[in-house]
Amino acid sequence: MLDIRLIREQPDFVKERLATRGGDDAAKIDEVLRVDVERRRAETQLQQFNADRKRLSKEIGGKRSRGESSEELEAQVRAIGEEIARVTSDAAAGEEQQKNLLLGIPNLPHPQAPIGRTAAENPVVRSWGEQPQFAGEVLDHVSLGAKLQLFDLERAAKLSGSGFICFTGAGARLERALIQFMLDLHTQEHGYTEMSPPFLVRRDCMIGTTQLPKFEEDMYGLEENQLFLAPTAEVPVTNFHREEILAASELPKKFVAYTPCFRREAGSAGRETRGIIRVHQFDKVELVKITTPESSFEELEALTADAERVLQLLGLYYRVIELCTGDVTFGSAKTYDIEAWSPGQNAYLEVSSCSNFMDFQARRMNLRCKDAEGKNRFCHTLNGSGLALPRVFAALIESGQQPDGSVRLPEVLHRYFGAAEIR
RNA sequence: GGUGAGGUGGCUGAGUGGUCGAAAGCAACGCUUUGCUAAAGCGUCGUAGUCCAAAAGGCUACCGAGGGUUCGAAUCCCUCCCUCACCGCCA
Repeated sequence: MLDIRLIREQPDFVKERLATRGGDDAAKIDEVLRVDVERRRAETQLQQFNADRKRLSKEIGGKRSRGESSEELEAQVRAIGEEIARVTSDAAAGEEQQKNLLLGIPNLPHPQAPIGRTAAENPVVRSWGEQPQFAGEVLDHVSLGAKLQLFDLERAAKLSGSGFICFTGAGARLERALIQFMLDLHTQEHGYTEMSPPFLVRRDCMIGTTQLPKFEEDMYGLEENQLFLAPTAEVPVTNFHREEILAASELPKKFVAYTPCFRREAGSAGRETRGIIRVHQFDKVELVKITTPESSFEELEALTADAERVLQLLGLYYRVIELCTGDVTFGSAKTYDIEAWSPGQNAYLEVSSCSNFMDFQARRMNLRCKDAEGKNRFCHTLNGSGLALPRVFAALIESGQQPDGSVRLPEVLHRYFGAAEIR
């Protein structure tokens, strides 16, 4: 959520920044400004009426205690009460309207963000490793998975429909090994605190981290009790401190959490849906940081490096791209995507998206920090996958495939998996 | 799921219709005293919105949330949420 004060004071600047996203947000800014004027007018009126009522009511109290008549005053206050009822609903409606508008306006992209309209314009920041070369035929993860019986998509469909995975045997064990490896790496070497949060979250949390109200069609919800299946651990973990005031001295907070992630993927049927790379439920290890406003951008670099380290230790070839203004997600000011190379698809797979939301989420969840002078400010929040499992799984088995059909595993996984290869 | 007790400022805790945004204590911060520490004394010490060109200052709202009664609600009534205790059920 953008600061209404910023919009009020520098509307042209805000429109300019939003225009780089390519959407039509200028009209929303004008609308929110119009509502803001009305809202404040109603609020000022309401305050005046309230002040009058308060003053007169006290006079009534005084008169009564002295045994004097107060009927005239009471009639006056009753009349004010009617005005108050009227203006209150105006003010409440204005506030509601303003809030709804603000919730629908995306974050301002970082001033240095690359300008562009589509993913094609995202610059590559760096790449790591060597693209693996194979002498013979290269199998993709679907063929490899079938051969080695690592997962079963047909039978998973019997359970839950298309878009679900059932890992089996060595596949299930590899999935577990990867989770364990990532959690240990981030907690033991990168200083993150492990969390194991609820997978069902309240509506307010989904609003806090910007999944709602805009993307409701992509979420699984449980109508009866108004809970949602978290589409990422970002939701429960970032909201952990919602509505709190943290001491700046205890920041940054660094959390890592493994959770399954639930996504309806409405509208993406047929797109990159082969195998296990786009599914309705997948495992992910997520990194979350809560920082002071000053340090968030350097923390973003560190967080991205922490995520990259997973791929480096797994020995997977990857590249990092920065999202251009037209591709950066709704709440983010700056995002790096990490893409692992998939030999089977001859393409890069997005395995992590590391974003700095600045105060955009914090404002929605009223998450603040108190600095040394005792001043309260909104925190900055960041997150990034560290990493998304199925795609890493796919890249890993495709990259490690050997001519005899077996899969060689990187050394870091040996003790977690219990063997050096899958055959 | 049932019954009972509760939810007040960073914490403890008073306050059952009228200058209560809220006593008191603790914690915190500042100053004074002091050779240092300790102790003592004094002072400051919630959040947000709004008015004003801005500062100073004013005003309003907030005592779990939302409604209601009343001239006036932290206080009375209703609904909901949460916490605790006991009972039932259960991985």
